[in-house]
Amino acid sequence: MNKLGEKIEALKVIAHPARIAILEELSQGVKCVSDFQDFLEIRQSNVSQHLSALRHAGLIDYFIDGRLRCYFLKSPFILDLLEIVKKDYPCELPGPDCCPVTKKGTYPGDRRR
Amino acid sequence: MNKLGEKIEALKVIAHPARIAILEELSQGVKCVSDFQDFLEIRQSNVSQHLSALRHAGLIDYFIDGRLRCYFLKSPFILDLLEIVKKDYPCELPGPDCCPVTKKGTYPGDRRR
DNA sequence: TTCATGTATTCAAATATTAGAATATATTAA
DNA sequence: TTAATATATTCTAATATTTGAATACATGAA
Repeated sequence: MNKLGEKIEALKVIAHPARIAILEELSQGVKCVSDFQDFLEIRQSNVSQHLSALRHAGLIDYFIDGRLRCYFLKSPFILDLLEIVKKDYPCELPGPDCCPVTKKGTYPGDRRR
Repeated sequence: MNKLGEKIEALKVIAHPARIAILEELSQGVKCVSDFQDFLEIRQSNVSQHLSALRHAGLIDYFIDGRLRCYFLKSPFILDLLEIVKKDYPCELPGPDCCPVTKKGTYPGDRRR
């Protein structure tokens, strides 16, 4: 999970409400598929599809206990990501010097205007 | 940038190599469209499209200097995100107790196995 | 005004993602 | 064995994303 391409794949797969919810649930501990169905309002096949996508991206894995497939977090990247997803941010960064109405300002580079 | 939906939109728009590259460039300071073309190997129209997507997600904004459109970072969320995208992570989290070969383990919940 | 440059928009084609339905597989219990 | 439960897979339709080509628009220079 240290090559840029892998991280981009991870971001792509994470950028979905059901999958964020699954990952947050998993950050609390091991869960089986039926556990996810209890709080996600989607079909079982769809839960499986999301789990499969997360697994193929290397973000989660599972073990088996009887009939239950027990999923757990595998990627440390996810923990940091979930943290900033939950974190509160100020609305905007302090911007560069420019007029918010006319949108005029000064280009700092050496290119011809 | 504090509602979950907005963050998910942001993740979706960020999960693309060209857009990550644009954002990393912008984390260094203000750049105009031609600056991006110098290091991205994509067409001008495509650069504009990516910038437009980033802007609509509220991640960047621009000011104008003559003929140049000068873009800058607007969302503090991006800075944290770029940081974890660049950060190195250990391969895997310490997993729960289970056999890596048979994939057997014990479900911690109270559901019937 | 005209020309050149910087940038955005529109359109279309290729490709990818998403979700439901139906079905398949695996395991436990009876 | 059979039945029931837990989960995965396959297929399909709808929708979204991505890109290039062409074109439009805006500004500064001549």
